[in-house]
Amino acid sequence: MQNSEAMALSAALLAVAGELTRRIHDGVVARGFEGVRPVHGYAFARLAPDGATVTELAVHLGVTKQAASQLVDELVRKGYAERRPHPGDARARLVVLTEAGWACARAAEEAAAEAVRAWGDVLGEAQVHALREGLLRITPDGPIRPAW
Amino acid sequence: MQNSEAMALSAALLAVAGELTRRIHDGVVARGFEGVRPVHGYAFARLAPDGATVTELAVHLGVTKQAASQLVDELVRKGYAERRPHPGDARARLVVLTEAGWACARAAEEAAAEAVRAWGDVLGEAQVHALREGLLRITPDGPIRPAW
DNA sequence: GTATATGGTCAAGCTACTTGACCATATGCC
DNA sequence: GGCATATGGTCAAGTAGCTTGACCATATAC
Repeated sequence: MQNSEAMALSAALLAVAGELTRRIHDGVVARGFEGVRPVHGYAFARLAPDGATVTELAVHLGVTKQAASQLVDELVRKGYAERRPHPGDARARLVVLTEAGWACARAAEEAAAEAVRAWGDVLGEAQVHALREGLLRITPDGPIRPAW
Repeated sequence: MQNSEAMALSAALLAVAGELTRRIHDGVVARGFEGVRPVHGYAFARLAPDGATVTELAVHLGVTKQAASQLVDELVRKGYAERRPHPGDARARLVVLTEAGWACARAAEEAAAEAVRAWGDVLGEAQVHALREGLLRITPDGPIRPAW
């Protein structure tokens, strides 16, 4: 594959990622959740199952724990999360989603599903499925970072 | 398709995009270009063919023209671009890449090709091709924006 | 029981953006 | 030609989200 083809693929991937982010954000706002930024979605993804500590969240997002702590401050202030004592470690605090936080996460899922549905209209269900399988196989481990 | 599947596809796409950005950036730095940020790559993409005005660049990046002007300042200071009088509009200035700018853009292409090659090792050439074709068909028009 | 490591926060600083004001030139209209 | 308005660009100041550095509380190793 030529460099120019690799660049075209890269550019397309990044453009689609940017557009997807915008659509999810717009969809979440349209469902009545204000003051949320795209990065909050990635925090929700880590907090959703059983909560997480600030340090775990920092690793997930690829930022300092101070930055993660500030982000949690913001989520708490806006009513999407709360800090609880950590069972088994008196130093730590377990950050969990509130009911509003869960509702916001569901709204993000719906918005993502809408965006993916639009791709289905262009590509067809089978190709979207193939896209998903292909991407899942090259998905890296490690922290989730902003695309630039 | 269920919401959770759409979310898995979205998360994979965004994770791959973040990783790709990181790899291109690392590859460019490894080739000796310092002080460049990922957003500069998107600026290069707009400036590369024939140059562009600050306002055109701002539209391309989805930022204010002041921000675009500051970014051009930075590129000029670092030797990657220069401002020339615009032929045919004395108000405007045409921003073009210098030889160093072109070299940096080529380095980014090589780094992108390396990253794509790694995908090929996992997926095979044919599936990478299919991925490219699929993504190109759902690539939006309009400004290129950070993924979050 | 003491030394060190880890979870978390407070405070200050930096960087890349924003908004607002302004100047120079271009364009539309009489 | 002359004036009103639109457009390209920059300067200046403010802001948001991150960083680094310092510090405290608790856990862990020996």
